[in-house]
Amino acid sequence: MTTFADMGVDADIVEALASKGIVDAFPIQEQTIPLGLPGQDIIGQAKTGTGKTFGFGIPVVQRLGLDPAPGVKALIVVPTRELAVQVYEDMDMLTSNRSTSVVAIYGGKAYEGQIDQLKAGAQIVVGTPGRLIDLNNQRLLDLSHATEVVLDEADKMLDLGFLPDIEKIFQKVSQVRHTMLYSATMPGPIVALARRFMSNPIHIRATDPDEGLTQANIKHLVYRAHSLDKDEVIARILQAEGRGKTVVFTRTKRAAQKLVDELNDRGFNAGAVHGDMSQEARERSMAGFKAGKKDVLIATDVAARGIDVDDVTHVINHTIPDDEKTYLHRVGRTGRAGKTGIAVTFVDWDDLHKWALINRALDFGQPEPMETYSSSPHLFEDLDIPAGTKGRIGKAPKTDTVRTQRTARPERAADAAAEGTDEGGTRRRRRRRSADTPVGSTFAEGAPADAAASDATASADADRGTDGAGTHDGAGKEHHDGKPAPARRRRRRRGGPGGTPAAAAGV
DNA sequence: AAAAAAG
Repeated sequence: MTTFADMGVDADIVEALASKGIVDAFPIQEQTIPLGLPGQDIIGQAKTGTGKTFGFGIPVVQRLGLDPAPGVKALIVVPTRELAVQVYEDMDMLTSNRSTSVVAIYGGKAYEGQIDQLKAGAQIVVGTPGRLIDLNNQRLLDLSHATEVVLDEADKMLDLGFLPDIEKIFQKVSQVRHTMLYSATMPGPIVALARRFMSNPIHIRATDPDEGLTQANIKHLVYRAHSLDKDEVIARILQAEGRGKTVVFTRTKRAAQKLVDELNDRGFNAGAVHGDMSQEARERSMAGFKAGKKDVLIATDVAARGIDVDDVTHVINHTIPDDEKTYLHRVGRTGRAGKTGIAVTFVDWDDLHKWALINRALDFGQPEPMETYSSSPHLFEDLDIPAGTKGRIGKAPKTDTVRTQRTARPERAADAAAEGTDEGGTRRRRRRRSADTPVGSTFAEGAPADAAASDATASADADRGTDGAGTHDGAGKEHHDGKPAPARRRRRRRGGPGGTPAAAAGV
């Protein structure tokens, strides 16, 4: 493996990285840093969680050199405020052994601090388009000497919603510059468009074209959610042993708010991030989630891209995303830096075509995800859902033992991972599960979407041979007998914070 | 069509 030192990265940067335990370069870094350092324009494409930030961050820092002259010389533009904070932190780390100063410029926050830092001579700016243009209009942000320009999540920055802002920003920065664009997804038309802002860019794809676009270490589970009580299933997933951090995505801000209220009502410590929240509340949620103080983060697609939180073991698509790009970015919140992850997608009746689209675009199907998990009992096995529990999950008050249990879980997960098995608890639950059919009935409607074509009846012989990257692939995993669930429930869940007593019935 | 991004 190539180290950062091998690539000619300055010693103080190498040292900053090493102090965080980062020594070896990931492929995208290995391929782009040697080009970025001498000033080659780059379109860098690599899967989620494989280190794109340092791919551009290191060349930016190193190329600014040690010039103490104040003023903005580098600009990094990102699509969300949370990503601005995160990339700012990475850049701040890379510059920790030199005097180069970094500032984050984004909306929803007081102007004062940001303006002060600009006046103090900040040299690297990381920001979102709106506030960047705002401050530029106010003549408080001079971009004309920005000779290093980066678009992170570049395809997003160049889509219709952002393009006018980006065009404006490219008019303001230095016309003699080094430009780098990075993203996990780079549709052809976007690449063509991107070239307008670059000079002779080289397009680096740090992926084997035969491999597909998704991370091999993410296991994809897809379930048809027709009349499935998704809140209940999600509550159960959250109580599964071996679960680390979990992110749940919804399609709308309202759905996110509703779900976070519901889960908090049930005694979970859930946080939300969506555009109807104050920036302060958004950042509180993110910080709490990163620190492990929250059980789960409920988010709209504002958090789909770039957000890097350690040890996210599960991503749940409460609502299927609209397109394959969003799917790929959402599930990319797990399986980062070579770790394994599980992505669970609920496909509502009206959204079956969306799954077909995503499945085709991402070239799934062989053998994952549909064929491998072709019966609902495997939902229990793969998600390790506690099966014996009666009643509505998570109803306990905040100080209850349920909570203690959840807090204790990460250590157990680590132990289990170290042993390569998920040990006793699983077996116990499994035994109860076979004795206790009622839980199965909860998921009777949760047949996977592929079975829609044939038959919702459980199939006994799903091929588990792919093994993929499951953290929960315990030794001696036996098949469930896959009986068809006894009763189909047709209850319609009435939403609203606080839920209904009916939610407890029949479980 | 939703979400995001200035206030």
